[in-house]
Amino acid sequence: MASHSDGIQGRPTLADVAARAGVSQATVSRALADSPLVNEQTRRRVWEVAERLAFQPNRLARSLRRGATMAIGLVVPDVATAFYSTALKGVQEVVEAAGYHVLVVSTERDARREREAFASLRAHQVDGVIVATSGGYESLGVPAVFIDNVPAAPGTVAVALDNAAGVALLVEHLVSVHGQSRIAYVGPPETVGSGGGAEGAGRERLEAFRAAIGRAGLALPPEYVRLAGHVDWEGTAPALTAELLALPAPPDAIVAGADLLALGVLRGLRDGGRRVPEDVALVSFDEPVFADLLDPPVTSLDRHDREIGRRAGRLLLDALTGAGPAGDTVERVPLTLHARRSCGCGG
Amino acid sequence: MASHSDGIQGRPTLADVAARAGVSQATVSRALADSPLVNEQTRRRVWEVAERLAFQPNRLARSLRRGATMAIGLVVPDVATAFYSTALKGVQEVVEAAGYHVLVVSTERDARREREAFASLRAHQVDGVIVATSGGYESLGVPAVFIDNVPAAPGTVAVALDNAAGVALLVEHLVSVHGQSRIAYVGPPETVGSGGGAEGAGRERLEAFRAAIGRAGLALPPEYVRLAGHVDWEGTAPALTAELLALPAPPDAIVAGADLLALGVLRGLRDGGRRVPEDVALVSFDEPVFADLLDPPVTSLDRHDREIGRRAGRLLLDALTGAGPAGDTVERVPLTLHARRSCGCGG
DNA sequence: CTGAAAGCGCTTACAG
DNA sequence: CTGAAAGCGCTTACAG
Repeated sequence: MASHSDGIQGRPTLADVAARAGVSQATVSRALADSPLVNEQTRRRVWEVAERLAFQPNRLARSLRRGATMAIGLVVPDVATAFYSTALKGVQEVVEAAGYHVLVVSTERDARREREAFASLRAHQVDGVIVATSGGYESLGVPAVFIDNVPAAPGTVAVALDNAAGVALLVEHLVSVHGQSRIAYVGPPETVGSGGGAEGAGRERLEAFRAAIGRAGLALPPEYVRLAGHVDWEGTAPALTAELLALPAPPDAIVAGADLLALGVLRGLRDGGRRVPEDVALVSFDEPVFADLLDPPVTSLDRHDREIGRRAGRLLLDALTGAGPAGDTVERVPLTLHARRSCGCGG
Repeated sequence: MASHSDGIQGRPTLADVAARAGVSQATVSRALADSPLVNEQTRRRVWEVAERLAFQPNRLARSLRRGATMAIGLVVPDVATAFYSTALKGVQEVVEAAGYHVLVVSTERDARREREAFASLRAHQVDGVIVATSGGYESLGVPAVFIDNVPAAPGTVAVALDNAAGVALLVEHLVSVHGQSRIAYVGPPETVGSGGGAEGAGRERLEAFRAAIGRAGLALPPEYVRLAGHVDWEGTAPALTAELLALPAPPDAIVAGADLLALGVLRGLRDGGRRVPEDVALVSFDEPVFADLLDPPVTSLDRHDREIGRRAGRLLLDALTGAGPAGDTVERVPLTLHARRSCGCGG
């Protein structure tokens, strides 16, 4: 190893490079930063030595000195959910290109773990955060961008799906293409997580559903709306579905407000002996993974997980470099419908 | 905020606590570490002040001084794959309880990104790494635990699925329960990723397949073995399946060596107009997500993603604390078969 | 253009 | 039991 042949023990430091290049640490630091303050010949010599020693600046020391860590935090309810892990990749793609690193913390939708998440990011002194909160949010005094759920607070920067338009697409498809009129809704909870009072995508989708049903001139019996809790959607949706099926006038179509709910509803319909779409049609807000391989393939809105991550990353970088708008920016990602068999389409 | 009422600007430091507690920084440092070297009264006073100021030690400074970051790296080919994101949660569960943090880096199975991953972890000076390599591995001079693929190098610490026993279960089920004799295999590549020459789960599964077919006294025409490349399994498996179907004597059953391959094979069979399991039976090594909701539900080995992460985390902690065996430890996670309709079972 | 020196916020021998 | 001081490895005014 170079470090051995050069008599350096362990990782080479700025001082090692300086000694071998015959200049001061300050000059090495400037040269490696390609500062215009340093002579071209000196710069080249320093780079040569640095490369020979495979010198890598110690990030800890640099961060301590600079007061910036070049790390950003990403808080998600559950990294093992396709949406969040894919969004993570979008975030990484954008921020790593700008030299930042991502610290992911998964809260498992637990209030305690959520607090710990923010404490941890604070301790790591991240320069900014991207938050898919399932409830709580605690300012770290650094720029924040929200995804998934958009807090009502002023000054919020966020990127979210166009929930209202998306739900409208689903309902209108059921009504105008398939002539459905008895349409129920199984959706995420109205309030977000444990934070108490926060509102987000769940509320938006529910309101959009009510509005779309209204616009179509259809009746919406209160019992046609079933909302899940904050955890285990896939597990609870079958029971909500069973409740719908047990109604004196059960629905002929169900709109699921999220992919995992759609899978649960599908299971519930199957458990209840209903054929999809013949007995009950099903459409889903988010596309389930491998939607086309399911039985039946599920009609849903196309996903934009990675794109959401990318946009959030860009908004955060803007905020970090002071390039972005000060706040109150909510980017809405437009959605398109992908018709498959579960709604009654040919597929 | 406490910091304001106490006249501190920004984050409180050890010096702030020391000044207010009327002791030296050294004493504060020791008191907060609950060192026995400090007087009980002093200790209490220091804690009181620290809590009043909401003091949190600066990890950067601590790490720089101690030479340990309390961070570990996790290198995976793709965080958005269920296996890796779930394993990540298992790792986090274990190591966060011990005060460590996890830096995740997703290589996208790209040789360049893989090198960058290790460079990045080196720069972050992680205290250890857990590697699900898709090829390369570059020692960082810190303890490493491998998952998924086990390098042949001596001294390796790893946790992996019991590939051999798992494949045997699948083949034996097809043979003894369903009387299949024309069984083909669509599997992961023999060598692992871009590293060149490394061998891993792909090789183990293939060899186990050959051995199991042999033990059953069946013939294995060379053309019954199709291996995928390193990327886009879901996309390439349909073509491999088509090749099998085009054979003069096509197989009656297919063993897929991984979940994404199984989904691709399923698509290929469907594209080829074959009914599953009537025309061609299908079994999968890993269980696909929502395997029970697929058409047909897919027979597969139960997953242990999170458990693998937990075990890897524990092995790494052992190595970090010097408690563990020096090396050459390969934990094998036993697998069980979950029969569903795709193999011909009632399901 | 270059260097000597201070300082980021901790921990830990060393001395008392 | 406690404190003064050094030092982890950088960056950056400050002075030349």
